Amino acid sequence: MPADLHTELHGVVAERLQGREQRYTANRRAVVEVLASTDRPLTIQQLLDRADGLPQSSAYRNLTVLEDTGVVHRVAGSDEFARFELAEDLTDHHHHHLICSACGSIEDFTVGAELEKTIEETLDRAATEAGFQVDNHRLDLVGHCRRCA
Amino acid sequence: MPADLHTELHGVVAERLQGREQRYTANRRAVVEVLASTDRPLTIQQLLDRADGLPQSSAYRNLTVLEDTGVVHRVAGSDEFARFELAEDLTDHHHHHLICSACGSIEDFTVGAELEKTIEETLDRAATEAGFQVDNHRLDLVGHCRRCA
DNA sequence: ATTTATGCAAATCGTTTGCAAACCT
DNA sequence: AGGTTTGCAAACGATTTGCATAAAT
Repeated sequence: MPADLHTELHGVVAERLQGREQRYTANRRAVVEVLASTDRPLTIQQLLDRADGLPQSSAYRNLTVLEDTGVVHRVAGSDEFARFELAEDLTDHHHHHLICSACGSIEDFTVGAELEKTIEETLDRAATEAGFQVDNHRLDLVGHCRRCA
Repeated sequence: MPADLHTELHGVVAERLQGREQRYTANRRAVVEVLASTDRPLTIQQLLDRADGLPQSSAYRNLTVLEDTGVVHRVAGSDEFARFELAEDLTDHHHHHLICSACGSIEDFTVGAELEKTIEETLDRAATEAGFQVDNHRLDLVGHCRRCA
């Protein structure tokens, strides 16, 4: 990630936290830092491995705050581990996931803008008719990654 | 569910289990029965409430077997509870889910066949290029149900 | 008869929480 | 100072498992 985008990211996160009376502490910065440096959602363990010295409980607590603030997004995979990524509006990178049901890994993945638009509009219309208010969609592909195929 | 489809369902499940050296016991039948009688994925607790006398550990163990055998499908929601539904090829009912992030409820939901086909083909093509073998897709809408809106 | 499923209770493990010390404003 | 976050360790709760008994083949 380029230095300027990087700085910008922290600025936006700080604002978003302050708007909810939350502080942008060193630990929280570390979590955001790690999540910004990868191309896929991370488990708590992966996050701890990459954020040296971060205690487990702080990871959990800060991820909760960051999720409530809309900075981080929780991704449900096929295994028992929760995974986290930066919210899409912070990365400007709308994407989906390739979930390997063999090893549990999750990879990012995008589809063309036209299909994306069609999907979004159609789903939204159908859901609204069902009395459901859509906040976002979750379009994931479950299967086998290159290594597990 | 009509009586004949019902009988047919048990026949198919029995075959599928036997093909994997598994028995179609009373408990397993009860689990399938309950899942067939509802229009949405159920949590373990909901399943236990509807299958009188079924011990919790048997529910877990049998759901594992039924999932491994492809009879039952696990659905990840927005809360901490695993939910289960019959596999789509047993019900002939390809559908998606409306997940309420407020109360955690999950409702079934379908979209038109044309969009479904477009989505499937496009995703499959894109994923294959990424070296990923797609088994199925997961297209869920996250938002607020009528009661929680 | 032999293998597999059951049911209870105990263990497991990811996640949450109480509390006193460290930190930010 | 006054409130928040931290870090450790203990608690929690959904899920799993050991083991003796019952059921299925």
